[in-house]
Amino acid sequence: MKVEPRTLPGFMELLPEDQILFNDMKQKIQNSYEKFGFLPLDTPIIEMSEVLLAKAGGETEKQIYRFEKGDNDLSLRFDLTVPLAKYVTEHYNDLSFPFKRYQIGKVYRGERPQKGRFREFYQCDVDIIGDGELSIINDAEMVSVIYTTIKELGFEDFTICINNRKILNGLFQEINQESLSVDIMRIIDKLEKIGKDNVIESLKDLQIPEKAIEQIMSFIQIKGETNEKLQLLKDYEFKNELINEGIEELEQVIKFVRALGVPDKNFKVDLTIARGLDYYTGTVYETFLNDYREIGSVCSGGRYDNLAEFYTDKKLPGVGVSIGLTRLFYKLNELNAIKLSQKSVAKVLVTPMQDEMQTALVVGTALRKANIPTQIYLENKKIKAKFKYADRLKIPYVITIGETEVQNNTVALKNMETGEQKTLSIEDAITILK
RNA sequence: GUGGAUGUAGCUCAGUUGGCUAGAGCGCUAGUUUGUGGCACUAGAGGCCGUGGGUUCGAGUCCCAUCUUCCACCCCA
Repeated sequence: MKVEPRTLPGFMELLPEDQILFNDMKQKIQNSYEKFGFLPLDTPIIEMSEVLLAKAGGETEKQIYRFEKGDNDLSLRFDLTVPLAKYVTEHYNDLSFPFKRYQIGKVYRGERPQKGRFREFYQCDVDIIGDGELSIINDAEMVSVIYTTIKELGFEDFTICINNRKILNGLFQEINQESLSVDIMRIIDKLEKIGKDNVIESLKDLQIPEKAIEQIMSFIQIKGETNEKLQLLKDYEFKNELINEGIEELEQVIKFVRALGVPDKNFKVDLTIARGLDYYTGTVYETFLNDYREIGSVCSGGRYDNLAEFYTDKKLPGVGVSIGLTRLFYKLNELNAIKLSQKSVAKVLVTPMQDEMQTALVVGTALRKANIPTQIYLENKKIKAKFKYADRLKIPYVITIGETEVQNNTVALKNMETGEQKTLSIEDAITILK
């Protein structure tokens, strides 16, 4: 009786062709992050529960994978922000601030898996952490990071929605609903998904007075171009300090975003972007691919006042965003929205005829020395099978080496796409393959 | 955590009011082609019909249980 091989639900396992696509996206994200000078970071997948759960509560605590090994109470990381907080506090004296790091890694959440929702998934985080303070310009640079990264991934038509939580929180102060601010934000965050009427219903369920609901609704639905919206916000002439601070910050961010060359068509002020997470305190972002609106936000994040308050008294404000790569890949792949010209790793397959293996090894090695990813077919199979192998792996070129080639010191190079085949010297073949 | 579905070949599925040896397409293997892949044609392999029990002369089909997986909500990436 054999054991049936199975993969746990909610865990993604790809066939080579898809893995190549996935790795390509991951690589592009990494390249883009490094373009801004973010430093690489890797932290353990397992941490002590005490450390990981220092601030957690509610949902995260329920979803965490937690287990005991001997006397150790351990947990799998459920995001990359908490490990960052730990890391920054731990290595505070060895780091230079502002500390800009990126981290691409797997995180774990023990929730019910469903479509596009995984229990193990990659997050691609970038954050900038300040020591004591951090200029608002970083909030603008983050938009530039998003812009550059999404472009790098091959998309043109996308919108980075920007808001500032201080504006919303200030509004809630104004209407005396501060205690419900997180709940209200979660509801208005869903405006697009569930519609205006359902938002109003949900707000009523929270026992919020009708007048306050009206204020919220009219406020978050302010329309117009970015500059018009900013003007409209200022025209309210709020007395509330927090709102005015938020508006001022938002205006600054927009100003610097433009200076960083992010075109107006790729960002907008959206007062309904609230983010469910409670630790954001200022600027918040969500990014949508306009051709694939149904995917939801592909890159979100925001500004937080204090990264590591559960580990240290030092004040470490930061701003960061994250791409949920696993979900993004899964959904784009499902929609057939990602393509790659190179579908194989090897660029050429060297296939010797029966007695020419020695020469094939020499030729293959020469190709590899010239930095051409090369696979040599080592098994004794029919030539047909060798070509079929190249075809199925989508290797774009095949070099055949037989008796005549060895005699003339040439190779037969075939372009698998056009079907064209030429007899060339090894040097000429290398030139073509480069 | 709440609610709703599902299960037949590697994959997507068909299978009548219960009835012969359980089918199709795709994929896979081999051949047509011993120095050439895709395309075409031909042949072949591949199934405890999720599992256990029940009803029946007879169950892939009906009933019960169980497991599995999926979907939506919640929350999130």
